[in-house]
Amino acid sequence: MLDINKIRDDQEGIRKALLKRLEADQLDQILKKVLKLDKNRRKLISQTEKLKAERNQQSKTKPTSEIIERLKTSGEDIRILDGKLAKIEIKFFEIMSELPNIPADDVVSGGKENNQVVKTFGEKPKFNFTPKDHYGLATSLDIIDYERGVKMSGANFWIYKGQGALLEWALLNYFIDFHTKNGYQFMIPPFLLTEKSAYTSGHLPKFKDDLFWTQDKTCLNATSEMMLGNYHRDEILDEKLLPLKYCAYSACFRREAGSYGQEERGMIRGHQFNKIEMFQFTKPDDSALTFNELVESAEKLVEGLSLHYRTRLLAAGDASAAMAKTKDIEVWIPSMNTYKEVSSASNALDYQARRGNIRFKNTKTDKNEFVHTLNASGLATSRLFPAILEQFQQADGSILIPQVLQKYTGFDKITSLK
RNA sequence: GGAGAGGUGGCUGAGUGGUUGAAAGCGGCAGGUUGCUAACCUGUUAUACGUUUUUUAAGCGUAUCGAGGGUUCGAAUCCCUCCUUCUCCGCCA
Repeated sequence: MLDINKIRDDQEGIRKALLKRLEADQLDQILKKVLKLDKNRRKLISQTEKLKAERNQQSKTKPTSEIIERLKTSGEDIRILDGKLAKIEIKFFEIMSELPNIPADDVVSGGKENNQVVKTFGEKPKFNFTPKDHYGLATSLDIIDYERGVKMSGANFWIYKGQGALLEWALLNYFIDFHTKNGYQFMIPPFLLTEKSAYTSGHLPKFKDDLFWTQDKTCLNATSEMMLGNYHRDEILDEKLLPLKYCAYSACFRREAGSYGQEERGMIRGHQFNKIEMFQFTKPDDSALTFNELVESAEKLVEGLSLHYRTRLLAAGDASAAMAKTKDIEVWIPSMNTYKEVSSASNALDYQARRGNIRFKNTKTDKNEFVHTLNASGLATSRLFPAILEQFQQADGSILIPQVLQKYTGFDKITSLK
């Protein structure tokens, strides 16, 4: 949610910035509607409040029967105006929600095609044998059981097994240790959340069909960003405690309703995967630096695994609407001849905080201000696991385990039992 | 799942239809007294929105007593629904 006061005061500036992500026609239409509704809204508020003020004045003592008669009719007017206002407010917030966040200055306009690679680490591995894809590797090493996963739970579920399960767990432990050392508080949130929370986090209404729903009208967590964004909802945070740094483990569930095919088989896109999420609540002045810190953390984690990756700064149109700036960290998957996202780091500025009503008391101005929220995966395992298998596979079909994981796995190599 | 009792400001806790945004106490902040601390005294102490002006602030207004509806000229107070906490019973792969 953007600040309506800003839109009112600096219409041209806002319009110019939003042109990076919206077509001029569409944008102007929304802005026009917003301003018109805002004007109506304020007019109605003035009208009803005037009537209410009169009523309150009279009600301070017992009114005469004559005045009561008059108040009866004005009470009816108030009811009608309140009804009108409620309708306009709903519409107003609906249309306000259509406006995306204002992109950061260094974010370019346009869609995917304008994403820029800002960093590359390592190199594509060269093999002096014919490399296998992770599906083949995992199956022959018997560390992921795809078939029985499907038997038990349906398509696009799998089972981590034996050394595979240990490797998966080791990755998560490696991440958690790293973040804990960097001052993040570790959390394990519930995996179900209410409809309201999904709205606050901005995943509803947009992702309604991509979420799994229960008969109790709760949905399965799709990313713990949903949880962490709601953690301080409707709170006024102590300025001294900022920045608040959290990291959370969650299994993430996504329906991935739009189908895919052979090219994404294996564990690139499943209904369930594991992720550690970083989340920070900061003072407005600090969010830009914090954003860099988040990106760096995610990068260091991948570097620690010695995996080849690249970082891309997303163009305005490719980032989520709530985010002013987003960088994706993408790991190299040899069999797919492409890079796949393992982390997406974003700065929402006050856009999410406004929706969730998360503020802090600025002791300098003695006013409540919205905090800035930032999040980054740190990291999702579902692409790292395949990357490890594929990038570190040996001619004999075995996999070398990155050094940093060995203290967690207890082994340095996965070889076939057969 | 059943029965019962609750949910009031940062906290404790009054308040059962009419100057109650809400007593009192605690805490916080500012000042005073004080050799220091403690104690004491005085003042102050929510948020959002709307609006006015001599517009980085002040004034005025509206709303907010778990949430949403209803009754009423008027609701923290009466009624309904929901959420939630506690106690007891039942269920528990």
